Amino acid sequence: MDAFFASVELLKYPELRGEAVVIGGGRLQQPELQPDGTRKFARMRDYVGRGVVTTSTYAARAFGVFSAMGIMKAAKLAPDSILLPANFDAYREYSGRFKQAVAAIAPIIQNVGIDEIYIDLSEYGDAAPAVAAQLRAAVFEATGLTCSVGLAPNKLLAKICSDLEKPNGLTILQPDEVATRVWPLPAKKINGIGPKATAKLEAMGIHTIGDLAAADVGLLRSQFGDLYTSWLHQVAHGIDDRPVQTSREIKSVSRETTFERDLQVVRDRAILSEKLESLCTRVAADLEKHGIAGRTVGIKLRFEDFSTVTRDITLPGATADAAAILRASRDCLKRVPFEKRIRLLGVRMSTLCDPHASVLQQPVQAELFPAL
DNA sequence: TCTGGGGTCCTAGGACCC
DNA sequence: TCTGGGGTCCTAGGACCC
Repeated sequence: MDAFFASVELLKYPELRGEAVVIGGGRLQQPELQPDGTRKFARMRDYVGRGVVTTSTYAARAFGVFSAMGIMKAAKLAPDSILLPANFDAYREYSGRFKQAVAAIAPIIQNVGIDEIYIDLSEYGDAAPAVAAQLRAAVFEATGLTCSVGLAPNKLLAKICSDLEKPNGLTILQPDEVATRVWPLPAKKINGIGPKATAKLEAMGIHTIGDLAAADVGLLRSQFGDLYTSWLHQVAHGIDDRPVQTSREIKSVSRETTFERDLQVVRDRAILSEKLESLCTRVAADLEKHGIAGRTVGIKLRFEDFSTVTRDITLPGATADAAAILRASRDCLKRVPFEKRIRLLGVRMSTLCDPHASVLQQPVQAELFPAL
């Protein structure tokens, strides 16, 4: 989906269409309704506090404002742009709508988060491009939102393609076009080559996917692990045989929160204790919602210098009980050295299983459409 | 005036077992 | 006096994705 969160907001506030709009900023008020019936929108320049850009409209991207950028930095680039808080309930609703619209036409779907899916169109053969066009029309019909589609021989290439003609694009890649259309692209366009790997590759003089395809495997192996090296070599040649997975096991459930100000263990003990309790309660509620339990309880702390530590403990038996999770979390916290102020606290449950399968701990299948 | 929240996967060392 | 090989589980950290 194109600029998904921002696009959903524009449905609600059509007067903002074409404007530079940013979604993010954490605990922000919804826009106020004025006595004259118009709305008063917050400007980026007026924001104080922490937070990152979740999504920006294409007009905001023109100023250099992109996802994951700190709000304060974004405010410098585009001080007059409008800042809106996220409405996750609305996004989940539109997510469900677009996925249902697709499923009605082509049911082999893999969820990739709230705004992205893979669809297996293999069975349509030569008709696949027409089906892809039909899917885009159906999504717009169901949501009023545009999406970008990549039609290619595998997930790796489809993902790259879907990005080529954003927004509102349909890009079709034939198997024999990898060298001409994919090799010229920067290596970081490959899903799985992030900032760290990109920096290493750049240092080796590898900039494009073509450079990577031509790179000496031995040289790559000197910088990366065996597994990652083979993977790099394969993806550079457009090879990817992962199937479209229609369901998956849930591996972990977690909740975390960044504080409005960094907290001190001693002075802010009461606040921290209350936050920990609330996180454990939320994790327990999530487990119950999924009808699962877990054995490994973990905590996560991020300090003022952004360093992060985790501690976890595996219990003898599975639980989904908030009090048990809290007890285990407190045990984990005892093993953390506290020398710095705390920015973030998180609680996580893993080693999940069906709470009723006491001996045979069955893996849990995720719902295809959790929003519904 | 830096840097959210929810995830997955990989690596690596140590304990422990046969 | 020197010290296998294979496996699983647990813990901690980090890269990466949406």
